[in-house]
Amino acid sequence: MKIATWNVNSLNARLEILLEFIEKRKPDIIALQETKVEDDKFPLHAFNEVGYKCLFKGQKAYNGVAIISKMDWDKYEKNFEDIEGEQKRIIMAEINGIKIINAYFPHGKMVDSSYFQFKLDFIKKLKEYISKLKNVILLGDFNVAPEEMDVYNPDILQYSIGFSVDERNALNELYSIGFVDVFRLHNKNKGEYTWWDYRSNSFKRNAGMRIDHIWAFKNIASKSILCYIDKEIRAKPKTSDHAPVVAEFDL
DNA sequence: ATGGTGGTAAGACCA
Repeated sequence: MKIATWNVNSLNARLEILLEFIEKRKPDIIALQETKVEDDKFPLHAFNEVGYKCLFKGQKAYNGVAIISKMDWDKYEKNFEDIEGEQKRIIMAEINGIKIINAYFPHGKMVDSSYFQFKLDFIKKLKEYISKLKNVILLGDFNVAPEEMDVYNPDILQYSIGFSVDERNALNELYSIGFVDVFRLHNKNKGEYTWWDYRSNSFKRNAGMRIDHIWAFKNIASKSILCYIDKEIRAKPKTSDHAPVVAEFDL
């Protein structure tokens, strides 16, 4: 089973590149974040035509998540209001006994803002929710880089959003309920990022952060074969500021 | 890099 995650930064703006990505990688499941499209405007046909079903939950202009899958789901869950509030950030599909949780964690803006506390609360509530579950793959844009090797300059970024101590501690508590970082399991190199700011020529300088993740519970991660970041997609013109992450499992 | 770029939607707001 091949599963991918990509923060598209607008599904409509990225539809063409996403379809190229699907053609190239042929993933069984794709988790999308920041679709920025309301449900009645979701481009369902584009995916149905190439053999995928869609589960989605969006809103105008901001947020929005979707699961695009070759296989049908046995169950799904869209109601995560206790964790996300009014923002459309979490969606779950249960496929072949595995709970695929696609999450777009809050950005947090600045470490001293009210948005930051919302981010910490979100991570804590998500942990409480998932800790009651079995057979989980959690993937998406977590908006946190876990380790020093996951950012281009840990000294500069240690007080910045996405790498501050409080965020990394919250993320580590979520991780500690039984997850394995599937990318890190298969790749120990530093300088491997999933997001580069559009500004300041960041991609060319590789001034990025690894904030998009595929995490699996240990029993599932033990069946993972490989995991990689598709930088070719980030290198394209008019692309997202995030690169897709792809993992393959022998399930 | 107290700048910079991009998406949405039509002037800010979010990232």
